[in-house]
Amino acid sequence: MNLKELAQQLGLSPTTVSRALNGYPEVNESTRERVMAAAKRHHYRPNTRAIRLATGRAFAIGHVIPLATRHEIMNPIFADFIAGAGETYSKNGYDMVLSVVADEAEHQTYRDLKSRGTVDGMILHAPQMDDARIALLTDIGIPFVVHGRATGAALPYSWVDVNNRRAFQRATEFLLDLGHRRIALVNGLENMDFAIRRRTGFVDAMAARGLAADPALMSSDEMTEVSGYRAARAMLVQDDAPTAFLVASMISGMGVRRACEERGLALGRDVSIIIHDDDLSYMKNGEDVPIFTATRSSVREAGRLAAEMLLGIVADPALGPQQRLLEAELIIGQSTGPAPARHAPVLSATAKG
Amino acid sequence: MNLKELAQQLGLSPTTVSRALNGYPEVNESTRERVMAAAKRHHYRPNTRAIRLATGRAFAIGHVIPLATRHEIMNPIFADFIAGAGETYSKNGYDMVLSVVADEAEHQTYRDLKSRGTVDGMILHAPQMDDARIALLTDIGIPFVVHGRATGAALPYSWVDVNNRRAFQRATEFLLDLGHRRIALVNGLENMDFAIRRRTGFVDAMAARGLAADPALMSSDEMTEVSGYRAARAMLVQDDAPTAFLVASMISGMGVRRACEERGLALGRDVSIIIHDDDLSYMKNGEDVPIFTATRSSVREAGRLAAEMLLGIVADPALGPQQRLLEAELIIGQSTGPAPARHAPVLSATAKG
DNA sequence: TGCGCTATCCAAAGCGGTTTGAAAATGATT
DNA sequence: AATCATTTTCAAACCGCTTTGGATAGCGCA
Repeated sequence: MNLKELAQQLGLSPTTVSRALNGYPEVNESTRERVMAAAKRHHYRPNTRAIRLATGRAFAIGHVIPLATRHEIMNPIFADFIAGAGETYSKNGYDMVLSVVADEAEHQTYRDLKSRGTVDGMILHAPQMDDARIALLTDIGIPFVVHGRATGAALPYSWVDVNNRRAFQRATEFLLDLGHRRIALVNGLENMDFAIRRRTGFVDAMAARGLAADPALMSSDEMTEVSGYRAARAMLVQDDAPTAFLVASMISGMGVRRACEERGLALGRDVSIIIHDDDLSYMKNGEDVPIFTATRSSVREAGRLAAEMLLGIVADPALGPQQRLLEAELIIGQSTGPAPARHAPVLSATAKG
Repeated sequence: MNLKELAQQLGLSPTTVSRALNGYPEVNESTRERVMAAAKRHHYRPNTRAIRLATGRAFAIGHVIPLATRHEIMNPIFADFIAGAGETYSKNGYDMVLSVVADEAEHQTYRDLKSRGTVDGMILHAPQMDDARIALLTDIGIPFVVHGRATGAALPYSWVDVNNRRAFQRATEFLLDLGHRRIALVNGLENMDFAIRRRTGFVDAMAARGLAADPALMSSDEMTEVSGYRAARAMLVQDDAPTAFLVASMISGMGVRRACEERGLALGRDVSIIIHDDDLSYMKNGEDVPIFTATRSSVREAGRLAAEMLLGIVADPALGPQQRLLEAELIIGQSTGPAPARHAPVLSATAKG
């Protein structure tokens, strides 16, 4: 059943039916009701393809997922983010189109998505330092919102991000207040912008107490269980092993925990761990009592917000670049406690400074 | 730059240009080259929306993700599956459209996707026992492939699935051969079809050795870390605690491990764990040496295969229902070992039977 | 030279909607 | 009753491509 047929059934012109259905004012209310009723009765759904061609709009938002080497992105965080964004899209009658492409084809994919008119806007994932894609998308001239920020970007652009620096700064302060001095940072890949900011927060907080972050206690890798395990294990065998870990994600945190338990260290007593918790639906950080002390920020919520922001810009491109900085919550769990006694002398010595 | 403009530039009709670009034979080779060159020079990309309307095809595949209550699906497995499927789609010039919808709107979403012509086919996720969606999609008359199977489905349909029954049967036999008798099953939600099959495999393998599966050692819940932890902890405090666990996923396996370690049980010595490993990219089961002994089957590969199957059916609907059963590999890791000595008498007694 | 074939190209009709510009119907006003 | 403004409806153009049904030209062969 299409518009023309429906119009014929009703003895009306397609024009009128179209207008009645789309809520235009220039149609008699009684006619509109008749049309609406008939549409419902015949289960009429306007053809998306036709609407898209006629209006010149795609009613779709694109997400590009680079494959291969930099597979950091096809991670659980991403799944929750698009779940959040997807909610917003369906609520607004938009489709979400995902392009999974080889790394080297990413730029071309953005160009095509625009020039073929497949989408009205895009979300940019996993920005890195000096990310070239921002200039690219700006150049292409398609509305976009970045999930995260890109240190070094010259142009203004729209983004939704967590205050990663502040989150890790606060987490570090929390550990320092507990008396920890040998604090390790198990970070994500440091070409990722969020990882850079987290490190800055960590280093700054240390510096504020007159402590230098020990490079031997800073690792940077993909946020998998295994890499967390390996980083922690390597640090724990050192002479002056860390008493606390700051970890980039729940998953790598589990690897860190494994390494600690393997050495017989009890969490919250012998060693402390703070993770960043993206509040993933299938990877809850405990329920009533959090497993890990954590800096928490829902990535799903970030997805929702980014999508809303983008739809706003698509609807009115004149809005210009918008930003939204989300603060992470510091959740106290069972994985942190005072620095173990054996470090007490070091602690008091340092505390003087 | 559109077709008409390009044609004008070349002094040709749109018809000829279209044909030249699409490889039709009724165009002079030299003309075709001229057209191709001009198209490249002007970065011409045919408008997707127009192609779709003109051909009546969507060149897109839909994946519907139910939200809310049954959020089992927006899990890491799903992320890897769509990554695999997405690869296939891009390779074939198809888009992937994801619909994130509230549970109760799921059926209507399928209907709309079809009647509005947004997609040419769909992938059905997370089938349950007697899943009504199979009848629905059959009724709607759109090509679809199920990721998994639905016990009790009356009609034939296309699917790609892992042999879950066999995988868990073999895993159980492996544990039995190691002398374990008190084996626990930490399963996924048992309204999910895969969970039912896994339980069957477990129960059957036990029965084949004359052992009854103890209901107190079978749990069924979402596959999160926390639920794995809780299930295992509850079982470990029982009088006749299990010496081995069969766990539905890597993530819940990590919860089980936590519960074991909490009780001071060493993996592979005091207690054994076998998990099902979906071979997720960011959740590798170790690298050279697997952490867990596991039944492994790449869900990403399943995504690729399902997508290929679906595109095949879309291209030629006459093909009819197709099936693909993948066998899981049994990977021996460090989490399994002979049943602990204290059970030796039980073991020898049982071994006689 | 003329006819039939094939190779090559084109005009025009869709695809199923939206939207513009105008016509018809209605109501208000004088 | 005639006129004008407003509602309400419609015919037709358009979105950018594909595809059908010719038309034209070039060629081989009688």
